[in-house]
Amino acid sequence: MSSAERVLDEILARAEESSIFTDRDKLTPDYVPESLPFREEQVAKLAGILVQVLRGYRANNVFIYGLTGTGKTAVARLVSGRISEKARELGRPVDTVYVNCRMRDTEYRVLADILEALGRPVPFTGLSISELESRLRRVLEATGRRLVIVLDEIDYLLRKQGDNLLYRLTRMNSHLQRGSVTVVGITNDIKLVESLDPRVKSSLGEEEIVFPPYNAPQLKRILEERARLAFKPAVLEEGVIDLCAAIAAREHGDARKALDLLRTAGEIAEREGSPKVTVEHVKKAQSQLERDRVYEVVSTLPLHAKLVLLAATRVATARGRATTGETYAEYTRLAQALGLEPVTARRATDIISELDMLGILHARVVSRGRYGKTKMVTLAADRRSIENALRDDEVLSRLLPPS
DNA sequence: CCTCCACAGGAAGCGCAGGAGT
DNA sequence: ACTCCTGCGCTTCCTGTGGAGG
Repeated sequence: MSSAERVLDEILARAEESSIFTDRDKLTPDYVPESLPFREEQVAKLAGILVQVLRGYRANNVFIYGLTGTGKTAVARLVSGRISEKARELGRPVDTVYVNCRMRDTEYRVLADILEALGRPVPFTGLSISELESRLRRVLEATGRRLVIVLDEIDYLLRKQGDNLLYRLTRMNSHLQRGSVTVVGITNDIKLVESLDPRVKSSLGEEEIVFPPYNAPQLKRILEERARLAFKPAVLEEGVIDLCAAIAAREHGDARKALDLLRTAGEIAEREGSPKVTVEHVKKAQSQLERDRVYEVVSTLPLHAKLVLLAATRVATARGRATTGETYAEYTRLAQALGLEPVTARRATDIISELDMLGILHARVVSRGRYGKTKMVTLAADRRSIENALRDDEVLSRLLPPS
């Protein structure tokens, strides 16, 4: 089934009465649960910092980091949500804004979102960045409001636009007579933050909160809690939650992954018309998620990366593994067959390393003595999933027989 | 112990596209 | 409209290297 069909399927499945779910959305990544098990410490710390705005002071900037699926977003949303509720209750001039920098990955869009949250919407284009910035300053100055800006997945913004906006936001306070700005930055890429301008780094890092990965028993508790909200009673077979937790624990304790597995397993069970979600459904869910991931990664690869991947796949299938030299030779043949000028071997080795980092190939450097040093390449993903994704490329489809 | 294979992977630079500043 | 700048994909040139075979 293509991913388009699957999406359609999913939507239509929700139209009819479900035999499995009571509320499937409780398992989606953007649901913010009311309680966050094993994150009491982080919630308390963040709340302790941000509560200053309710007392009429500027709160310190906060920098939050941890791997994917460790609850960073959920904690930030929960705390900032409660802060603004409390502010309304007490009639305090406080605003909180949540911006996901992956979706809003330019300075303009981030500032536009902030202004919109303050009730000062701006056109989606046409103004300069500095105009938006001075509008923001004027609003804060005029109303004396204390603003908390949560910038989630801030690494996307940094990669694309640099740290300019961050620098100006954190510095804005020194120009304000009234009101204030607090920035809560969330990231899972610590390396990127190391490369920040030291001034930004020190002002954003006034406070730091670390989110460690969950272990298997913790994931289990989290899943059990969510399952109670999402599934009809007793539809989960023995061992289903344990398996989801175990798989996700193996992948650096990623709670999102665990929830994805459980939700997808439920969806598969529903589609099959099964009255129960079984361990088998979880296994199917795992391979479906893996297929989707491979497709997503492979189909967005540039042409020559796809060709190198195809070459490596062919050699590895024929011989069990492939060296850089073998892969490059095969790649050159493929490129020429398509009338393309091949990239150099130097570039090809980089492409192989990139494919390794994407988790599509394994590339291990080995020395074979007399026979030189090379990278041994094997497939890190299912061969058919890879070929499937490659076949969808217009140029490459001629090289692959239809399935 | 030394050699020397078959690459790994660093450094520098080039052409290009796209965005910012003027 | 124009320059200037930057990042990206890539090439060219290069030095480095683990260990089987001599």
